[in-house]
Amino acid sequence: MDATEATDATKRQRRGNTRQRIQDVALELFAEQGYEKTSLREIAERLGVTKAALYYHFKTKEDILVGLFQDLQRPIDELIEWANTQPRTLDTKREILLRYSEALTDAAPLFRFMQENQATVRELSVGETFKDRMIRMIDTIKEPDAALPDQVRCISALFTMHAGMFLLRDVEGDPEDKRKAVLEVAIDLVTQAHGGSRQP
Amino acid sequence: MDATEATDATKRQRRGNTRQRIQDVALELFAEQGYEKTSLREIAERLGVTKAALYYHFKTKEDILVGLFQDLQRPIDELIEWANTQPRTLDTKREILLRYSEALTDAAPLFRFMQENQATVRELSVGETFKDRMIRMIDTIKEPDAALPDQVRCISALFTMHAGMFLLRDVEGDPEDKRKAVLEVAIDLVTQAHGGSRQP
Amino acid sequence: MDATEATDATKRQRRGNTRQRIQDVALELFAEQGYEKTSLREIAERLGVTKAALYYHFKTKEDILVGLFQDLQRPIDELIEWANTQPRTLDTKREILLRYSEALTDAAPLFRFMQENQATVRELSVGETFKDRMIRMIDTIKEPDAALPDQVRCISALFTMHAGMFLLRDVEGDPEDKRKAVLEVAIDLVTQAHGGSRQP
Amino acid sequence: MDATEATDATKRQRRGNTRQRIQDVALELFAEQGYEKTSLREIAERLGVTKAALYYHFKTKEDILVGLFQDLQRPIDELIEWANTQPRTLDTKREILLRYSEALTDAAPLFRFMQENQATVRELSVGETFKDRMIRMIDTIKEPDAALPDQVRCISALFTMHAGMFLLRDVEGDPEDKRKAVLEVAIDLVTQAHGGSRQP
DNA sequence: AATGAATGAGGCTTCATTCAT
DNA sequence: AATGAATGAAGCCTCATTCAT
Repeated sequence: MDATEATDATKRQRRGNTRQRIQDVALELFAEQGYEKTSLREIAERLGVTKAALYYHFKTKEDILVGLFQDLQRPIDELIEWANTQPRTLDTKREILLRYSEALTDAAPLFRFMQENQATVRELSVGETFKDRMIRMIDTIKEPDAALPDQVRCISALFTMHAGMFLLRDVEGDPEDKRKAVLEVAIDLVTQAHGGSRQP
Repeated sequence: MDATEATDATKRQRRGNTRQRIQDVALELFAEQGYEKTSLREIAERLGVTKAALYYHFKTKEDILVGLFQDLQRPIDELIEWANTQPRTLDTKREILLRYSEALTDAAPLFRFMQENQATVRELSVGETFKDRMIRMIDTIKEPDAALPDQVRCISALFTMHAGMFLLRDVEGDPEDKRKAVLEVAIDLVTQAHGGSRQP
Repeated sequence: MDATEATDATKRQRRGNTRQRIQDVALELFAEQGYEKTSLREIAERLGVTKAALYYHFKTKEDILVGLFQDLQRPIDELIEWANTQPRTLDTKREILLRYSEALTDAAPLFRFMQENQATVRELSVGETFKDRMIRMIDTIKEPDAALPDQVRCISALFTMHAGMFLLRDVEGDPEDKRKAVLEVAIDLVTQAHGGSRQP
Repeated sequence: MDATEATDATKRQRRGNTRQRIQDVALELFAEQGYEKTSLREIAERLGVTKAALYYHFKTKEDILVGLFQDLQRPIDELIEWANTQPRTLDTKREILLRYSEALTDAAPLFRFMQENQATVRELSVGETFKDRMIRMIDTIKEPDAALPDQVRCISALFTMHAGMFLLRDVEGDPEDKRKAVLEVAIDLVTQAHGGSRQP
């Protein structure tokens, strides 16, 4: 009976948050091995449930991914919304990048996943959504009439931030320092792009 | 008889270059759909041969990818070698980026593939090889004692070039202009990094 | 409704014993055609299930064989254990052979399989296990200091029992008589081996 | 040119005996891994030729096995023929076993193969041939009116000889001693069978 | 006497998914 | 809220064999 109670306790802990736990494990594995290479069996095994249990919480494998997205794209949507209410000054842009950097840090595994599984994501329903969001993000930091190189700078700034955390993994140094360095470069790029469209 | 000759001509064309044709089709599909999602059946069908024929030319699916790599990394190896014989001046770095841009243009589909399938490639034998090459490339344009932000600039420069072609697909403009714009930004980043390590 | 009941009955019969049924069919086919020549498709078809169903119950093809073994080697393990608690008299040995003969009759198809697929089994994980068991069996009927010919006699006795059932298939006669004849020869061999080590 | 000559020399050595070399390698591999598990690719590779070359010398894979047999069954056919011209005395039987033991030693790998691949061989054309030969061999040492146990003794004698070499691999001792021990047991068995049919 | 290129059949295995319980 | 059992499709790969050269 003690044994039963112990089991019950464990189950109680799990009760109600299985959906969350599935997402956590899925993201972990998707980011680590890629979406295609991660099987539902693997996810289920690591959770100690059956594959069929996953289907109680999600309609398809892709649905798990969609779920992950919906949770994590809200901060970015809010950031874009906020940005669109601000004047398009350099200071605003700096603030956008700063906030974006923070949002990215929170959702790092998901962005790592997006970065490293573009080919897969492109074919998924979630792909368009993500691309849209990127374009709208770029629009908040890019001058509407910017010359090509300045457009590249803005895109590169965002891209550098996305990739930054993973690219620097082999470089020595404190993670927080790295984040700041990445942010500095991104701000630099955007600053140049901002000035560039004024002077010609 | 004409028909026969046509068939003969076709066969003659095919003979001896099937290996090459496999690689061409494979790269096309890998870049388009990703490595995992591309099946050998698909490659074979598009070529009008059997799956087994692929296995005459390549030992495994992964081997096709390795083959693609070996053909296309030589230009980069040569570039790195050349770079290491030059003085590490800003002019040299500009030349490196210029040459790299050209090499990239030639091998665009492969780099698109690497960019979009990092999660997959990471687990493949070819992953390490690629990473090594990137590190050595970065070493040719980075000052040994560069501060973190300048390191980020160099990495970002390379990365921007890799991604440039695809990121700008939605932007209007002549491809050649885009390439130049990307190169300009990359040179800019490296120039800043070069100066950065001199003045402090 | 009868039809429905019949179907239900069939399903009830199947439920819970599919694993057993797989093993039964597999053993039958393995013994008949050999392990390599028996495909999972064949097993599945004869059972009226899909190949994938086999994989729900067994991890690999080899695993089916391992399963067969585990079920059928227990009687022999028990026999060895019992033998090791007895004094090593001739009477004990006679009893060992008698019991072994019975165990063999029960597991005849499996032993036929082992006998006829040695080359295959040797490379399988189950091979070593089987060999070990044989060695331990021989140790129960062999005197520790037996001369070479007496060792041969003991090995031959066991081997004759293994092979007996199949070798005599072309000989006329009642199966029970044959079994007794085989047992008689085996006892004879072991008796000679027993005496052999006492008299010199 | 020197290099060419060296190659020529090697080829000259090989010329004309490729058929033999194929058989040698095939037997080696068949005995080691079994017939089914040995692929023509493996044989060809170990020989340094193409699979297609094998088909120049043999019509099918099975044909290689048949070829091996034809070369090696002649001694046994001769032995049987000789035995049938002798009086069926105990001395004759002893001589038969002695000669058989020698024939076996010469063709050891082939007999090991037969022993360990019975399931496979049974379905091959060569199977019947082999079984026939065994029956005729047994007829040379068995009294026509022998009781069941004496028949078992004769079969066991032959079987013990076949298996002897491999079964004793784990037993310490000189190979020649082992062969003699096996022969001694076989003669013993046949002697008992010979006497057995006289006394009742 | 042997090769290069290819085929068709089939092998084992894994996957996402379903459904009655 | 979850399981046990199963499916159909598809995956990668290997095999024996063929045939023009």
